[in-house]
Amino acid sequence: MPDLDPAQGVRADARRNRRQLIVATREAIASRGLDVSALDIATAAGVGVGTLYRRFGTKEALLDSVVLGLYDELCDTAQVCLERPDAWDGLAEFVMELAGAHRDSRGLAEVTAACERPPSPELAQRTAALQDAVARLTERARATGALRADVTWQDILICSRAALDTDHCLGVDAGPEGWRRVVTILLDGIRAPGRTPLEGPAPQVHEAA
Amino acid sequence: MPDLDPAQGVRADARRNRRQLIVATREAIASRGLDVSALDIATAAGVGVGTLYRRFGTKEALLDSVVLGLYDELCDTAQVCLERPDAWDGLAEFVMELAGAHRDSRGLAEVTAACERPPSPELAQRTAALQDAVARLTERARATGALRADVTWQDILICSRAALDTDHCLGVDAGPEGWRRVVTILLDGIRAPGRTPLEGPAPQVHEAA
DNA sequence: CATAAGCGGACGTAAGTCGTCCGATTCGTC
DNA sequence: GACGAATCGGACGACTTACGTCCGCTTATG
Repeated sequence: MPDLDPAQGVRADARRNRRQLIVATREAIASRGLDVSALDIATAAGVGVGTLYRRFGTKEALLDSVVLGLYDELCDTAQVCLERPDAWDGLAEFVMELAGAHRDSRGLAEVTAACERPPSPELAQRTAALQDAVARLTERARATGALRADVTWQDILICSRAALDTDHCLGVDAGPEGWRRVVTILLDGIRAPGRTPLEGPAPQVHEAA
Repeated sequence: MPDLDPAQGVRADARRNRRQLIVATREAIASRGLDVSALDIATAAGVGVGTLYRRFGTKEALLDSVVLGLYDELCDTAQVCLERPDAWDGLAEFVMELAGAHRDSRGLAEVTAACERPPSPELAQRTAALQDAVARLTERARATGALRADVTWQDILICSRAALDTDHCLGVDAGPEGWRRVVTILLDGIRAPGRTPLEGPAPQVHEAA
């Protein structure tokens, strides 16, 4: 299992190939999800499969690395939204961004939906950070009275997946930006005052197995 | 290509196997989508693959037959909702039912999302009937002032897919009935008065290629 | 220019799928 | 109850796709 640390004294072409593989993987899982073949990734990166395995040891390791990068970007977005002066605007922006990120990368959507297999410690840490950020965004908005009372921060997370598969339905075409209409409708639905009481248990944080 | 008409004088065991295959297919595509293997279907039905091909000629033909049945049920539901005395209640009930049908059968969700390949004439006819029913449900609700002005019947269809993939997000578990919360929030979002103007073009009916 | 690091992609292996075919079985009639 | 035709089950051949390894060739670097 060769170099797993990109900063070491590897040859320049090796470093370049590593970067190209990461870029290609990001694009591949965005459009086709986590089930891309190693050959597809390597071809898109302009290298052979051997190079992929030489640089990352495993296809899994490469995917994990890329997904972690996406999570880090989400954490950054959350911080930006927390600094917005208006609480509701911050929450609404984050929901739109998270929904967009889910749509932009099918692979990311597959990972955030995973519940069974234990994620890597790094992913678990980012997940906890994101949960915390969303909880804060939600409480801030609730404190200003902008959020309906029976919506929890867990609902917010769940709702940010609602625009994932809303491009077509029964011959209707939502258009490339149609998902934003869905998110806008959802945001109107979670604004105070809530009209239809939300029934059933609120979403729960998954217990570690 | 043997009997494609179930009513003819086929042997009793043949008729029974045909029914079992349809039931098994319905369950298989519900949980695993349209990519079930013929072997899986046949095994679940308690028959051999040969029987599947003998009864339906093609795996496609079997799937089409089952999907058509699901569409017919949706048409029935739409009629029931159109007969509800309260226009808003009828619309809300249909949205919840359609969202539930999508969730209950992954295969159905895959078909209603299809936009490229031309559906069979039978499916196209049901699709048109459903579009018409939703348009009527929507206009009825709008006439009573219950629906916000900028929501179209196309939006209604698109929104009925929003609860498809909302079971988990970043470690949060929506629970088995959690999708209903999402639909409820959406319904509140499309009720009059709309607050955030819906931007961008409304969803369009797909033109035949 | 010498040499070690790195590269590409053919390859062996293992799944999984489709639709066919034929010997064995069962239904339905006489 | 027995016979023939209809039906059945599942082994089978032919593909396709994917993973990760291995080795002869290439290229960066001192």
